[in-house]
Amino acid sequence: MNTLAEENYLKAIYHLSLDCDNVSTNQLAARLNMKASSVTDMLKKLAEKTLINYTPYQGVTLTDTGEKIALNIIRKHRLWELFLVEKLDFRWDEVHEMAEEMEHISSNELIDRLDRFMNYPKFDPHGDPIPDCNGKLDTQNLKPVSALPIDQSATICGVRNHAPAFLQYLEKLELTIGRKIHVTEIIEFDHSVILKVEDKTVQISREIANNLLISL
Amino acid sequence: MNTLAEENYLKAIYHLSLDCDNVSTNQLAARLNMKASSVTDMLKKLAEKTLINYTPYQGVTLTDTGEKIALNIIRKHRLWELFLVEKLDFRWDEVHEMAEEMEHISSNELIDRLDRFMNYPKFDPHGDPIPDCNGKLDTQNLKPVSALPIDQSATICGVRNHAPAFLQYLEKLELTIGRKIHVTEIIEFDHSVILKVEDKTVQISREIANNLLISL
DNA sequence: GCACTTTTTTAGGTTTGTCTAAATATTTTA
DNA sequence: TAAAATATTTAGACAAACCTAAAAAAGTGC
Repeated sequence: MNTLAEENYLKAIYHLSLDCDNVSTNQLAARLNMKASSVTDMLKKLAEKTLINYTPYQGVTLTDTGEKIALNIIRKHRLWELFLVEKLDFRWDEVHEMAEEMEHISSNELIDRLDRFMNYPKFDPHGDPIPDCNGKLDTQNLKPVSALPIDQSATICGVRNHAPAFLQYLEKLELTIGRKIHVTEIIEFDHSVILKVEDKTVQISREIANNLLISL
Repeated sequence: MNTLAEENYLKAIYHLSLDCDNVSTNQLAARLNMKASSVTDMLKKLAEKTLINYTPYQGVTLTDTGEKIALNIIRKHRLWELFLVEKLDFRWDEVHEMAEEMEHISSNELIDRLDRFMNYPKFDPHGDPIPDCNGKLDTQNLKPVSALPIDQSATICGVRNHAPAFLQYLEKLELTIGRKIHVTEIIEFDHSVILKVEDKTVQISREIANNLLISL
């Protein structure tokens, strides 16, 4: 159907599209650890297959077909991540690389059965929504902890960054998905946030607060 | 570590080695659906990496390292096949192609946990032994049904051929792994075998009898 | 043991997906 | 608005893993 390289490009374009309208060649090159010239080559190929809209120098967007494929890969990635955590007892900071390989297993029947096996979950271990078999996803309206005012309570629902070191740090502070937090103080000088998680008081930097997502 | 193509060659060499001492270029080409010249190229490359013993015109054998890698891929293949049948309810004739992709997921930690998740199974859905994490496998001493004399009882323990059409046919006759059979007659003319499976009488051709394995 | 057949290897070519270096387009800045 | 900086594309090369066609080695039959 599509090659591994093509699938990785579509996925990268999808993710970058969430933050801007047109994804640039350099943005893609940075995300994929490739040279811009290689990206240009592939963009031509994907445009040829009408998976993206590409005008030279103007960046790209996904076509409907391209987006569908991207969402299917993301669906597979997130379902496999959840499988690894739920069934095989991996930690949330360990599963990304494995899922990067598993998301390319082609069978859709397989992934639909995995979905059923896990009881049609809505979210992966990092709180990211899992597209259903039609590519639909539950969009939660999440805010970073850094946007909370003092004395506000909220529930941790996601992370903006999946780096293992970041996830391990959150784990250590018990700042994991589903936990309730309450903001007790915001340090004016550096915008550090002091908050309570289940009776424990912890302090996190603005950087951390920006990357930890909550719903009210 | 190793490329997908390399892994497929090592696996093919392993399987062909079970039937003969030195695997020839043409045997490999036939099994892998490739031209002999392509095989020669890859054999040089694998010899370079000391995964096989290769002398031009003399065929190949696996080195210890090569065999270890082959067994690890077979371990993954068979564990994933069992997962698909046991956990996701696929039929035994549906899982081969999916497992061909899944066997290349690199993480050994993953496969060891999958092994644990399924309670350290010894055999896959076709009765083939699953190598343990050290590459050891339980060898059952299996014979084809065609080797049974009249009036002998036995238990179905494996198949020599994994073609979906063959497996579906066996399924229809209820000639599946674990079933007890009893040979009642052997037709002299074409060596067809008439046997009883759980009170039902069925007749199978010599070809089928050759590919269905039992233990006494 | 020599001709014939079959098997294997060699030589040279193709595609995919990457690269470097150079050229060109766009954007920024002064 | 022109020069400088940055972003993007083009041109040409390379490695992996295939291919076809031709050459060479091995095996076989009389």
